[in-house]
Amino acid sequence: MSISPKMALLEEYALVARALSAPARLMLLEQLAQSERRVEALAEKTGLTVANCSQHLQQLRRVGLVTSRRDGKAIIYRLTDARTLTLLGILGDVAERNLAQVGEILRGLSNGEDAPEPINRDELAARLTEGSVTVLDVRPADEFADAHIPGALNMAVTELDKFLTDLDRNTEIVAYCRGPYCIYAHQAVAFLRKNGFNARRLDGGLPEWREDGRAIRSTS
Amino acid sequence: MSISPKMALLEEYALVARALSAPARLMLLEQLAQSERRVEALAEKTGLTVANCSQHLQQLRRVGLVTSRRDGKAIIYRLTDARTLTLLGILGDVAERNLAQVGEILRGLSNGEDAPEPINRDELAARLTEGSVTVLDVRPADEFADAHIPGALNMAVTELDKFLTDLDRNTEIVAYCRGPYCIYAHQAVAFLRKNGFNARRLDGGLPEWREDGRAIRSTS
DNA sequence: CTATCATTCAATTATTCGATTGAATGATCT
DNA sequence: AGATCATTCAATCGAATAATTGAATGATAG
Repeated sequence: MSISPKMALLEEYALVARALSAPARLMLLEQLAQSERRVEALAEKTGLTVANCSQHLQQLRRVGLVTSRRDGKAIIYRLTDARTLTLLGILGDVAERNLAQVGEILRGLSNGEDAPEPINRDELAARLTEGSVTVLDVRPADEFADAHIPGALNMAVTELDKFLTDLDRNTEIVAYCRGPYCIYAHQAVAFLRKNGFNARRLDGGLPEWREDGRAIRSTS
Repeated sequence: MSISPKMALLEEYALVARALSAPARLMLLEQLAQSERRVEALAEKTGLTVANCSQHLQQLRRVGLVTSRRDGKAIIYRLTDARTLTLLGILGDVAERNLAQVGEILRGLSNGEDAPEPINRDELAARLTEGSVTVLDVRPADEFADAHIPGALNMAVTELDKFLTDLDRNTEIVAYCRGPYCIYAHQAVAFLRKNGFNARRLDGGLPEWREDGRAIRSTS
């Protein structure tokens, strides 16, 4: 062998890390964590051109993070493996813990107010069966339509102000979005609290909830 | 703000991933997972020049993965956070699962023989108290001297052939090394089995054992 | 069989990264 | 206070990467 197996292994691991080292690809993975999608849909969601999006997807495929299949005229991409979700989550954790910049950005989302600790998924599941909580899915309507936590209301964070009158001020609100890289729930909670609601974030988004093996309401 | 907070966040996460995207830096992190070290020691262990090593360490420091302090004339680096261990472990998992190349390299270490499933750390801990197992630390002697699993014998994989007569053929052998990126234990197990011993790998290396909160024999 | 259309390829440009060299820094120790 | 020595900086080169554009592919649908 020309190089040692040790170096060969490390280079493979480094390839996976490199695949995660572009913001565009992290965005794509976040989207694919919601549900499988065609290239065009991914391009639209992420604001990338279709060609650029395709290139990034192929880099992700080269290291096995995503897989594709054909459905009619479209090529549908999906995450190969749920473990990728864990990897992304911990990457976020490490970044949040080690990079001061990240903490500042997250605090900025709350306009300087102290955000309450997020509620964990076990606790939310228990509260849901009691009916003692309002669950708010603040993702765009099409993603909500794809799949959501049973019983959740859909109010996209961009239009939350129009829905405020529909919300009960006496019930605690739990907002969730796409997962650890998504800031919608942060923004929603900040907005709701400024308007006098008792709101918290869910720890993790829909993909994590699904990965726990919990029930999902979905169209397919 | 010039760019959206969402993009700003993703760029930070991507920075962390990029820091993990060079084999040299993964090697450094593996070393630092054993114990804190000075730049010169790291350079020697990894085969990098001191200057090059220093550069890589600074990239790791920039994203908060390592921290340094001064001790006498030396600058000592260490992992900032044990969570980095988890991140590295899952990165390896994902790579092993998704990249065919990785599986081939790992199989190549066993010379085509089927390697048995590794033993997990809980089980090893139980077997250790029973005394029904020989634990073999196959890392270099200096790393063993730094810290090791109590009761383990040290036989560096490179010199394992000289020690074969010291090993009991009737007791199961469990070999461990630096962790998921280290191939010493793979090699040792393959060699031992070829020579008629009943040997298995430990799942995870010394850093993972320590991270579980288990006892360590160490010099300091 | 052919037209269509989503996706991919190819080629370019600008940028970034890694290794290397030798010099500079700066805290320690005498 | 000054010598020493581990570490870091600065500058360079070669290589690799990301975004962009327009053209090519190739499977489906009619």
